[in-house]
Amino acid sequence: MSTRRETVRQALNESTGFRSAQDLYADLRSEGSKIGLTTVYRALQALSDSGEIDVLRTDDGEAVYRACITDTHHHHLVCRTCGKAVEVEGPQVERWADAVGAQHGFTDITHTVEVFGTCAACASGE
Amino acid sequence: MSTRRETVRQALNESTGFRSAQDLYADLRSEGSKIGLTTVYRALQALSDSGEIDVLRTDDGEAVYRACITDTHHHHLVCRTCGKAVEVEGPQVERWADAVGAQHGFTDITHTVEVFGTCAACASGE
DNA sequence: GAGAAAACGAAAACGATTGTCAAAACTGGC
DNA sequence: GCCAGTTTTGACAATCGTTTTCGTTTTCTC
Repeated sequence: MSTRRETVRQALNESTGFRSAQDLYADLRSEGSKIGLTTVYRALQALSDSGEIDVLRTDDGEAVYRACITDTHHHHLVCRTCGKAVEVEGPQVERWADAVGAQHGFTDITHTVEVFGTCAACASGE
Repeated sequence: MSTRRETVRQALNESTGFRSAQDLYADLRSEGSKIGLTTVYRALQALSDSGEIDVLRTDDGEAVYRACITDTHHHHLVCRTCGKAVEVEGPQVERWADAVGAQHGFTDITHTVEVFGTCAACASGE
């Protein structure tokens, strides 16, 4: 639909890692785009609402986004230095989360699971 | 050491759930304390630095804190309605996270795992 | 007690995000 | 092609949690 949303989606696709809104905005501007920061936020919001992109929070509370390849439920292994992310699955973790919830009488269980580390490239570069 | 830090620690102890800094501040003020917001933040920072309390981020990026009973590494099952939290362990999840990290050449693996649900009390109350 | 160091708190500063609003781009009907 | 109405956009201001700054007060330490 909107051209701008496509622009943002594409900018996200060009990265393997999680990117912040401000970050994407800076990139697009430096590429010569006249896009506004508000629009970047709106596009990211729309994309994440429709489930097309994944969102998570960094330790300092900033929201970061990623266009994931896998459609199904998955988690991420994220490099804490360069932000590069790998999509991973963990059926056993899903089962564990559900079991733990049920065991304590909780219903409607969801979970957040992210693994952080230093990727091989960043480890050797230091 | 500091009286104020003790005050904050105690306020946290009185709750079973995760609380935000603003929230704790409001509580303390309404109890008649003359504590400042800055001090609440400083106390929470200090307590979390020393590992005495656990921190996590809500979906909207707010930091919430909890005084946990368990000293060892653990995770939380949190009610998304009332915020009540139960401390849970998942050795299999720890192993999974480490394995996944190693498998992709990542080092220095850490992970965040939180389970959300609706607790029995909140489910029946609706 | 005196003087130095640590803790406090009010107010200002900050940074990410959201709201406002007028201008610009797109619509379908003529 | 052109108009009225809707949608999208972007500059700017506002918000909100959090951090800094900077006097002031309290707490050691001798």
